[in-house]
Amino acid sequence: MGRAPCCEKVGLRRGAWSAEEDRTLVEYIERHGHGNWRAMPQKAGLLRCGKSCRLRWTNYLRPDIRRGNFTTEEEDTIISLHEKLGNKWSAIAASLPGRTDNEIKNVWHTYLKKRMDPKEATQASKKRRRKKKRDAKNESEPERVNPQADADPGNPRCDVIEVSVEESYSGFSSAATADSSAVSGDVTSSNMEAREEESCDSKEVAVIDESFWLDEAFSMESSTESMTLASLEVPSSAAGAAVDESLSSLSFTSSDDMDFWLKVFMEAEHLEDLPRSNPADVRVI
DNA sequence: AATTGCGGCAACCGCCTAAGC
DNA sequence: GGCTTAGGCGGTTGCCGCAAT
Repeated sequence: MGRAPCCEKVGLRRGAWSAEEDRTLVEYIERHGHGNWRAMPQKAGLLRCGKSCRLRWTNYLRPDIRRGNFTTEEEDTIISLHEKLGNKWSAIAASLPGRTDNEIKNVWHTYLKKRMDPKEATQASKKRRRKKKRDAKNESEPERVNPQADADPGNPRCDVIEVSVEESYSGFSSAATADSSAVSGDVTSSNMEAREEESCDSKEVAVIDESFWLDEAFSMESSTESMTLASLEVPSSAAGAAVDESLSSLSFTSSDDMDFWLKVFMEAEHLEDLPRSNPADVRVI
């Protein structure tokens, strides 16, 4: 059983804030302070969740917020702090007076990440668009499933390594950085669960026809680019951060990376005796 | 001119943690 | 020490405007 919602949501407004609501919120806080956020909206006469009010205030209405474009210095600060701290947006925001964690997060995802790694950012964007498109059509995830695993539900290949491309970068490639574990290599249990749902728990029936293999997503371009990662030799020290002790507890996910991993599996087909207990021994070259 | 794709930003969701009881 | 709750955080999504076709 989950936690009770932070507030009674029935009858509360959601979505964009109106100018009137903003005014009400600002006036109330200027007069009384926010005090208890949960109780505040009622006192202020706002049909909003306390959490929503807090977010609106801290991210938008607070008087000390700097708006407008980030300066080059600010961007550099974000980049260097992100290298050290990872996705600790609030910590990064603490070093940038007037900037909010949400804003920094957005700037990172929209500008800076691209600057750091244009390919990865583009893929993430494409991935998002495709999902959006699917949602619009009310379609299911494109069926890029390992045909072997599909043929045999008990096939251990469904229990393989869960390392998205992004995690591969942070967990493996960036292992050399001082604090690699802090750099998004910390795959939380909730993340793992969510991704497991996406992948192996998915009850979708895969139907792969010839057109799939001709799909541009499986073209050499994407696969060679990805194979850079596939070629990683995973050192035991680095593997620890991103890869669990047991391969069997892990799974590849992210549908858009599926083509890549599928390719890897195909390439690694001969590795029937893939070591299950020591990921450090895994070499897919 | 209409449609489609994309980028940017605000807001929401769910989880975690610390404080209070 | 255990439970409950508010606040905080990071990830994700939805909406809107602009650009490309």
